Amino acid sequence: MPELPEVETVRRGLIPAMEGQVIAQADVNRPNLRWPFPAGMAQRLSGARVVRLGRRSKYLLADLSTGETLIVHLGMSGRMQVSGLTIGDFHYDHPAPAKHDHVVLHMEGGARVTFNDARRFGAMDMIATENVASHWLLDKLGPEPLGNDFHADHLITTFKGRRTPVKSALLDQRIVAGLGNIYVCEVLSRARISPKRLAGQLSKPRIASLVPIIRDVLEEAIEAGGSSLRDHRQTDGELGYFQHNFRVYDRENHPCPTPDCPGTIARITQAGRSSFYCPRCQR
DNA sequence: ATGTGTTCCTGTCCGC
DNA sequence: TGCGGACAGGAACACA
Repeated sequence: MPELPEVETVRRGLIPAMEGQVIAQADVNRPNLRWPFPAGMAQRLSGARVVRLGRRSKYLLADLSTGETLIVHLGMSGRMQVSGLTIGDFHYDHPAPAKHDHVVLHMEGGARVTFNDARRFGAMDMIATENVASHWLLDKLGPEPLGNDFHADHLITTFKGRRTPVKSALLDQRIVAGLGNIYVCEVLSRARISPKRLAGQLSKPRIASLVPIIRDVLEEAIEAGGSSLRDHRQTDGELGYFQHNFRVYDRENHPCPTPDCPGTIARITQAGRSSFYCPRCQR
């Protein structure tokens, strides 16, 4: 799915259509995604103004004038498309209804936000805004990697004694919230750390080095509009372009990009996920 | 408590 | 062209 940079890209794209705007009507075309939608979701959304559109990790959070917050997760294949809006001198026409358009928000003023999710690993729920942080999907999340609570001491502490590979540790949303398979591979490549290295085995300086690398990779990816491999699109349907900057992800058998490294990118499977890395310079 | 494997679902791509 | 299998950006859950 979209990892943090893709979700942040989507959030920014949704702001012109949603923030400060009223949802005139919500069409909910099926009873569930990964989990059932909350009872009466369509009615609870209809007539509500979106006061603020935020993000926590990979979750979009739409605070409503009703005192509730809509929580949205895009799963692996979820997309949000904005239409019926003029930005600059370009007008985004409404697309034809498509397969897997599960939820459509009709905004006052004619804009439309369409949630499409072929694989249906996505989710939506609603909860009182004051209780969002204690929602069961959010309450175990670790610090935001771009926030002040994410720092070397935090990683050093959480890695201590861990017998899990550093790849798995960085994918663990309780340790740091928002990284996924792509960006963990990219981070470890820049840090020259093998994904197989056990988290508890890394020296403190090496763990500390991960913090600015994580921030840099995520910020660069946000700047590029995220990565578009298969499913991710920005809200205007455009592709992100950070995939052109991948050092290792999806680049098996390509030469290692590290200067003067003669290595070749390898792919291994860890915890059921592909890891891409250079066995020569990542140790 | 902490670790790994399975599962949910559809679409795409690759080899035969 | 068709068909089967592998694989896909996530993460809860069951189990060792």
